[in-house]
Amino acid sequence: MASKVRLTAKERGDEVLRAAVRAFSASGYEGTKTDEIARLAGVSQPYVIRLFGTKQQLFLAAVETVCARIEQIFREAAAERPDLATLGRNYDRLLAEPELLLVLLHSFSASGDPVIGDCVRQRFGSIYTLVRDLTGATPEQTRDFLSAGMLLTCMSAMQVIGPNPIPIQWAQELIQTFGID
Amino acid sequence: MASKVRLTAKERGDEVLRAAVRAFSASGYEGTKTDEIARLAGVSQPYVIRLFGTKQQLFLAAVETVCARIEQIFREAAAERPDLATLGRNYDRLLAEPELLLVLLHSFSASGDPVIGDCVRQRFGSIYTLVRDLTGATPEQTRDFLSAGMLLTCMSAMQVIGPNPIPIQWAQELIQTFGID
DNA sequence: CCTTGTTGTAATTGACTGATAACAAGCTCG
DNA sequence: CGAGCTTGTTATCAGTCAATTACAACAAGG
Repeated sequence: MASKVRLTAKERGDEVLRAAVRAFSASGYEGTKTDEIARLAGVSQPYVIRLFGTKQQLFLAAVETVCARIEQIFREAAAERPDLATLGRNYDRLLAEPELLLVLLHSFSASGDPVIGDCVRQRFGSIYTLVRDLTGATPEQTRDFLSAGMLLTCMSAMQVIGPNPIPIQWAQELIQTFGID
Repeated sequence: MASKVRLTAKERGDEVLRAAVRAFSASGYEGTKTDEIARLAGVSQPYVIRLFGTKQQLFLAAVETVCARIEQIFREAAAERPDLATLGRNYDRLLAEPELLLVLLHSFSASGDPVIGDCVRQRFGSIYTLVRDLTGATPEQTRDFLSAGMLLTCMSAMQVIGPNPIPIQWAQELIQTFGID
């Protein structure tokens, strides 16, 4: 059994973090129980807490890794060709990892908490600046790019896009405007 | 004292609903306690539950009224002039009632719950269809309009726009692209 | 081998929270 | 007035959940 294997705190921490991203993407900050994260990671609930201190710090770590991954995808796309059209064509890579956009959305929702809000403003600003600088786009163009991303993010949360989308008329009409998805 | 006044269940229900919209807009579905809603409405917590059955039904009612209000604002704008530019100029009326966009965002986050998800998909589709039909815009144009709205919604949640915005470089750059706000 | 640090769990706790039940206070109409 | 319906509260419960404590298993180095 894998649960019998002893790992270093760093390795186990990474596994717990991955489980946390999955759990938070499904249920949000308040809605996710540390118990559920522990179950997904195959460890006990108190150990999750000891590895990260508090549930809040674990959420912050999840937001950090998710935003870092989003930036990584944009960087790779820009390496292919540094313009917004190319980055846009790579939106399907974000949709292929639905946890990314979902954790992002839940982080917006949790921004009422001052500590989380500070982190989220920082990270989202970092994504905005990265996109603008990678492509040399104007603020207006970057805004339109991110706007489309936010609509896709909300549609992901509504489960009308992504894996196993719930079919509904208006969503299918919208999806078609994005081209083949 | 106002709390001594007896109202009909309908009137008191409306007051509780208004309190619920405020509370849910600040803390989201899971994060808001029925106790807090009761405090805001000036009634006891059990009475809140009895008026709406469950916290979930109260949240659904809040989503319904918020979406109805958003549609009302769009209808009034379209009466002025039925095109997307005019509706866009009325986005500041949405930002003037930050609860609207915030409850909407929290409703996306809570869409993991099947019952809430059904309601949210229905209501958001209704808004999409309304905007498209009021203006005669194409799906592409309507998508771009709603995309901008979703970015504004996320920025509202991050508290970088709306009343008492937290000043931060990237947000101010983005806000300027929207014109005077 | 045994001591020390690290990985991990079981047991528990104390605070919280949505919901229920029982009861009280008004209003209305015959 | 007083019976019955509506409005509203107090008291309380049963369940949940993040966090703490104490302890166990194991590895590494002297």
